[in-house]
Amino acid sequence: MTTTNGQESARGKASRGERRRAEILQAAAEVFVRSGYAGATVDEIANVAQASKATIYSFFGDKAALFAAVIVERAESVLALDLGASGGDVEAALARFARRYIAAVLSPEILGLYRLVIAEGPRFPDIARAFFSGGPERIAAQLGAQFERWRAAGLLAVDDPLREATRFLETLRGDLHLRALAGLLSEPPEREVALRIAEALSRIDFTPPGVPIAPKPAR
Amino acid sequence: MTTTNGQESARGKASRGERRRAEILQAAAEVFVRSGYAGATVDEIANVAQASKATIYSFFGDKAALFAAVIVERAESVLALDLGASGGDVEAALARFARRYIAAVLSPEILGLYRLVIAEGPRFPDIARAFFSGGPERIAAQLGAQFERWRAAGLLAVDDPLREATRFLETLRGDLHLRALAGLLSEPPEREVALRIAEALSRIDFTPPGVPIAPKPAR
DNA sequence: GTCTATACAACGATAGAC
DNA sequence: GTCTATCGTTGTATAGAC
Repeated sequence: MTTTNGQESARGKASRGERRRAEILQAAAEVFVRSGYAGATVDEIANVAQASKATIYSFFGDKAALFAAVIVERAESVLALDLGASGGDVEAALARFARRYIAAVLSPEILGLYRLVIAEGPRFPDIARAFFSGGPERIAAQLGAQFERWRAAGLLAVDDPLREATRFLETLRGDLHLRALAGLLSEPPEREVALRIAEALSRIDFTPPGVPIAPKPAR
Repeated sequence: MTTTNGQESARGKASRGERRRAEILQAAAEVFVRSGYAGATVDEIANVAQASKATIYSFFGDKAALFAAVIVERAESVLALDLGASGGDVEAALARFARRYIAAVLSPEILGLYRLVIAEGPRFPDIARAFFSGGPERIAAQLGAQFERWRAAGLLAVDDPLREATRFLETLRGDLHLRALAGLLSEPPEREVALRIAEALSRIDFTPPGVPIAPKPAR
């Protein structure tokens, strides 16, 4: 419990209100992830944010709106995985992306978000939809677009890029994701992660350059 | 399997206490699924069960123990899918099982259980473990045992039966399960369900009868 | 704008009558 | 065993001082 408010008077750029709002949002995310929506209290969020309840309510109106802000803003920022360099070896690039994806999806922060969305989805349908379209579905769309570029370059044989991207990601998650969500995994099991990456890659048809489509087994 | 306790009264029927307990458990399941653990109130459970709070507390001690009883007893009873007739056409039997499995896993009752376990898993690790070993893992084990029997009969070519059973089930669930958990699916989309069953079956190696193991193209 | 203090309802859990 | 009535606590949300 250190009084850290000291010398932040310098910047007027991101207005004080903006920074306060961000701090509250960060504290709320922490507490919601730890205690769930109903289990979290605005008192605790206020303590963590070193703010008062009145300030929080003046920013967000009520607890539900604060929750919505946490989920929506997190979905957009945290799941931003770029696909890395697209040139060169397609399989290697895809393997690197796969590893980053699994690490992200099994990280405590993202697992916490998923838990909140799953737990409260039926009671906050708009929030669940916003989370999925801003997070997981956006990633699938990005990967699908990359698949399409690779296909156009003759590096990949895919039929429906978005569909195959979705299948690729779900093969990576598989059973691991569910067990991690339930808290049964202390940390990502390296051996199984490697196995899943290999399996997901094995289902991708890497057409060799120069042999665009026809699967003709020479020799 | 029913829960007829061994050396009970000659009157034969489940004692009044047993019935009351079951009623309370049923009501608690309903309310927990609807409102989550922290959001559910013992008052509401008492109303639904048409009992008083004092009765509930005399049976279960406190709210957490009631929650544990709900999850554990449900995991064992609800996910009891028998594998059906094992004789005859293996692929057809597996397809029938697959359809029942998807219907069960996407049913509102089981989705509600999963939501509770995922939401509260980090705070109730013992309950999460009990749910998984009594539910999903038991199903995988049963299917794995069936795979092994089929393999021994020369009807199936599997390497690691439990592993392949687990993969089979996770291919069936895939992306659908996650979206259903978040409440984004009103009802199981028949077209996609059929597609998933076909895909899961296509990854199974049905060795034709009379050609047990060796992949040798005679003739 | 941000705080302290508080209003008011609802929570989990229990005591005591029957 | 099961009920009614109630305890003390804690929840969300707000009013008023600075």
